[in-house]
Amino acid sequence: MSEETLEKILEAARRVFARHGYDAPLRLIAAEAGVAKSLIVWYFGSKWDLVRRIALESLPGDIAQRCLSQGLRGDSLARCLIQGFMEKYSSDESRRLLVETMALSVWNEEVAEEVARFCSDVIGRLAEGIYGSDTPENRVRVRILFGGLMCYALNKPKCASPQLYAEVLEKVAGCQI
Amino acid sequence: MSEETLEKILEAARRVFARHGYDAPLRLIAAEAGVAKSLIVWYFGSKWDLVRRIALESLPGDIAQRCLSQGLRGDSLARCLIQGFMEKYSSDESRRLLVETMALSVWNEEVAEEVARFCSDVIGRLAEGIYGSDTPENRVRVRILFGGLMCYALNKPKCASPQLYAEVLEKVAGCQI
Amino acid sequence: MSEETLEKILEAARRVFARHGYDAPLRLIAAEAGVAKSLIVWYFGSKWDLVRRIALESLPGDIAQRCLSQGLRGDSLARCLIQGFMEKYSSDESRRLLVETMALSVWNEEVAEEVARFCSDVIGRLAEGIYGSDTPENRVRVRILFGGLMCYALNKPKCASPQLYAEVLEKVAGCQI
Amino acid sequence: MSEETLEKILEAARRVFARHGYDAPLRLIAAEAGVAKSLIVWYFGSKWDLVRRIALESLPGDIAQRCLSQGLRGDSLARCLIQGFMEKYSSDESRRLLVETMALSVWNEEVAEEVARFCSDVIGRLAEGIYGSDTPENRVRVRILFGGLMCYALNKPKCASPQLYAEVLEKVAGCQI
DNA sequence: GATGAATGAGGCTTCATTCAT
DNA sequence: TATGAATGAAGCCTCATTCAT
Repeated sequence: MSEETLEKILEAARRVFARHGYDAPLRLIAAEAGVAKSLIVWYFGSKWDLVRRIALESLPGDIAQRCLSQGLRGDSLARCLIQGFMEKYSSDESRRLLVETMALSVWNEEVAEEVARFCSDVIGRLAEGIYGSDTPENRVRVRILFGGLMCYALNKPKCASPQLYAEVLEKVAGCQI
Repeated sequence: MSEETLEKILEAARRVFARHGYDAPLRLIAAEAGVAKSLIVWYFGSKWDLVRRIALESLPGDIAQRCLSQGLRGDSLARCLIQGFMEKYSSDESRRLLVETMALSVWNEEVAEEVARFCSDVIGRLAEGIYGSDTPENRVRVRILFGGLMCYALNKPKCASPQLYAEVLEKVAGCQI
Repeated sequence: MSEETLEKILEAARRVFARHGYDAPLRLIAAEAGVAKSLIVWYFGSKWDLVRRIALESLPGDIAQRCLSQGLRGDSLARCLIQGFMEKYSSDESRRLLVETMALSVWNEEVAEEVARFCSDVIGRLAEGIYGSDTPENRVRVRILFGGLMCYALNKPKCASPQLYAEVLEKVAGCQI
Repeated sequence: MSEETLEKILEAARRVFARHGYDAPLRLIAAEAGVAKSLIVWYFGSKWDLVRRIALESLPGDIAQRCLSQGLRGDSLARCLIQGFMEKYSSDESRRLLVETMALSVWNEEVAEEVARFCSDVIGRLAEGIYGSDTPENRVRVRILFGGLMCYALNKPKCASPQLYAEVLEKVAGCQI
């Protein structure tokens, strides 16, 4: 299998899924990639395998992992998350794929598990990393931080620049309550 | 048309859509409601009309409207929003429908417009209502507040009670930055 | 059953069938007549019974019968037929219904028999009445006469007035060959 | 696409449409052709595209065109038309398709236009070709000629051989009036 | 006599997938 | 590796018909 062709299909799929949702027919992806429909099945096994691959990579898990693995703590950790989010979800495409993936997790167990893993395991470690201890209260604070980020990802604001958004988020994240 | 039958179909549709996404076939809804597939079309015109109706009512627009129309301001307004959100999205069903609807807005213009209306118009009025003026910074603060709420709606936390979640959110909302 | 309602439905059906063909849904006829769909079934038994009734009356059998029963012969008989045709098929509605009925006879045995009866029995008597004897040659001449009439019925000419059309037809019918 | 399969479907469609009318379900055509229903859509785009193709080719336009393009005039032109008609509509199948197409033209604009084009443009040229000038009277004579042919096409006579029918038609066509 | 809610059969079409080339 | 013809399952919707009122 040609690595080049595989990437060509993946990029076409991301564009098409971001435009039409994961229910977009393979026909559209094949046209966008300039290959035969059946080649997609040949490369990925089934449509679902293609969807899963793109869905999982659209989630923010990798950002949290990266920031945590750098050993950052407190404000630096929060800042790393915020920056990472803003970067990953700077394009319309990535934002739309994230929303689609959230919806996928509603009825697809595999994606749901990945989301749940993030929401329980990772958030606990972030609570400890950012606020010093993994208490329910601090978990909520992390979730609120993520909420602000998610809201940004779901619908990029037009009223504020990413810089301003990040600044305010950092202040809120660091706010003594 | 019987109001009772209409409501029976609507409830079945909410349950089925929350379980399988808006792509669930009418067949499932008909079975859940105990009516013939064609009756759903007879009542709603088309599947899309049914989806739209349920999608629009799943959005949080009504909560913001209600709190704003009560003339609340500052912390009271924030509290009203937070309580309203938590109540509306207390069930798995309503949370899942919200996610599905967000995904719908990715490629469906009509739903997208409703979401956009909320994100621009309503958020501006909330910024003024809660923080006193409609500045970019305050809009971001409202979005963060909503982010926290949305994150709650998207994935109800298991680590914290709704009460705790609401408390922390209120503190963050009122946090001086 | 009210005679008035029955006629109201029949007229609505003629209009709708002439516009949309016999496949027009009962819904359209009900709307045109201003009654409930189910009332049509109540009056006629089934859609097919309504179609049959309108289809049979749209055929030219009655004209030939009438002219023959008057005891006319030769040119007078031909003239009677021609006048009768032109009158019966003077409206767009009646012309269109005739075409539809011809098509119906393709696959519907009952209508096909009616058409066949006309084409064998009646034409023989006309050959004798108009040209003096029922020979194959004279049958063809009658058929040609009918062909000219049918062609008029199928597609009313814009280039010639009914008067001119009738005149020429009479001349051709009376032409010595 | 395989030319062979395409023709296989076309022939099956002609047979089925001639038996059941253009409303015959694709299911029947697929069975007759020995292919899957969806293959028909794959080859023709939609059922309507298939119907249109068969409907247009069932009309007698090509015969008139051919005779006119040979530069024939007078009796030779009439004879060419008569022969062409009798040949094209020698089979039950082609005759039935013609009737169906006439009915189609009642409510379908596209087919109606094709019929109208034939009835105005072509008939004028035939009037001139056969009778020397394009006057209303001569147009009616052509229409009568066509009427005789159409009547033959709509319902092949059992009382007379094609030879006799053609002979009489030629005489009538050439008859001085 | 008349209505309208309700049904179930069936039509067209779309789509993921397979298979021979 | 890559194609494209071909399939069959399934979806939405329309329609004639029935039945309780």
